[in-house]
Amino acid sequence: MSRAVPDPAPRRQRLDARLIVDTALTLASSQGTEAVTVRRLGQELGADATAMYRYFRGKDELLLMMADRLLEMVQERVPRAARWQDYLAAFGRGLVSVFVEYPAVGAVIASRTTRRGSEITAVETLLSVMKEAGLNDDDSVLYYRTFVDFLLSFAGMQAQYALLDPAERDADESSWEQVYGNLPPGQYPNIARTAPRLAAITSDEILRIGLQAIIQAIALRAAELPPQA
Amino acid sequence: MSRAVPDPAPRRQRLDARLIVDTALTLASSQGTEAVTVRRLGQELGADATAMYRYFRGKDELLLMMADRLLEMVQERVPRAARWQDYLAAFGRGLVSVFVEYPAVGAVIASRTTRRGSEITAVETLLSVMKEAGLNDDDSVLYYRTFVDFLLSFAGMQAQYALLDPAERDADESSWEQVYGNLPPGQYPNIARTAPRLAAITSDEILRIGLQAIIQAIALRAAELPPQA
DNA sequence: ACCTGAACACCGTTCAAGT
DNA sequence: ACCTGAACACCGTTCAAGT
Repeated sequence: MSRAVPDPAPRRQRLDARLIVDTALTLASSQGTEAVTVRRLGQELGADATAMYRYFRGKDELLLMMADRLLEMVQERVPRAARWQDYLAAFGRGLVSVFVEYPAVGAVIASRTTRRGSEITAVETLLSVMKEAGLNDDDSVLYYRTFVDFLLSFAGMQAQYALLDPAERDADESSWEQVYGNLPPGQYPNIARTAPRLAAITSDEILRIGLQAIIQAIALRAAELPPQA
Repeated sequence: MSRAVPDPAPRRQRLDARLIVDTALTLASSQGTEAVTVRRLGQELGADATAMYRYFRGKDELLLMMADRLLEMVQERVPRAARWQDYLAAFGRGLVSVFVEYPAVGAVIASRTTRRGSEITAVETLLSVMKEAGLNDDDSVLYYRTFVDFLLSFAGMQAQYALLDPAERDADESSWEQVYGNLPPGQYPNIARTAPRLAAITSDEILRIGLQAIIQAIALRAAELPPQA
């Protein structure tokens, strides 16, 4: 089993920005997470490693376009719902799923603004949802940003975790049993009492509670205000 | 003004793990954010670039020890408060501050477990706060993890943002005025209506609302349960 | 006009060689 | 026993040279 030449320039297509973004996304996807490097991308495209520099200012610009595509996917997957609460919850879960499916993008993009089409439509939609929930303009902005920043952050963290090499991830996971499961109960009574539950909790449960908290906060804030504007 | 030789091995101290972590933290601090690279660290220590490998398995282990020191700083800065709500809010703000002060650590550590002393005492303390708030054991674990995961994620994202080079950060910030301030109101009525507020909102406001939402959720959950266990 | 590939200035890590 | 530094296998990016 030779590991020498990995996929030696299979296809030869006319390059364009769209093809490059698509190819980079397959490299970034969790099945077959090879790092998205300029050299590997060139190889996968059947072109020279530096070919992408005629289509993008640099790797960062490519990354922002990949990120905007992720936001497009989220919106495709999340249908408008009758209740604004259901839409926000579905949006949050969709965002986390997509970020984890393309962890190499998700892990680095939470703090960025793509300034592109899919981001803009997402902002418009989420602002309209806040209005639907009964918030005024100032609160719409405030709670929209809180929702989206905390959700993007959480999704980015999950992506970063998915990107760890398996050995490191195992060490992290087993630490809740190995380290936290064997502390002296005298010194750490609360950890000792809850150790099995600490080891068993999943990120899905945590996301569910986090979404619930923000959605609840929006509803409570809307209830404080005069019924409509 | 020569840029050739930056600080040519100033001091010469006996190396130990503590000194290496301290030196790495000064490199990682936001005043003078030079990247924490193995070579720069060696130079700052007045030692060979590879000297740290006798004290740490690799850069990742060094990073985890730096992260545990960050958690120590957070706990030093946050005094126990009379009301559990105040403690959680102060802890959240302290965590974000420290992560942003050492962005090179904060940006990569949110998804990790340090498995070391300061993390363990933080877990114990936060679990006791959840109990104080009136939660049972299962809910204590659930809401503790929700609080800490969302807060760590948010702090990590703020750190990532602080790490961007200034040109990129400016582009990100001005995009809210340049791009979002100039969209057609017919197609994007909600963005057009709120554009000035969208451009003006700060991360402090967002953090405040996020903390409020989680603290509120804990109080509401505690109120659902039988008064004490 | 379009594309290549050598070269540059970096990374983290290993290991034979020095003291 | 302790430390060094050459070397390895990588990065992203630039630019003179080729077609």
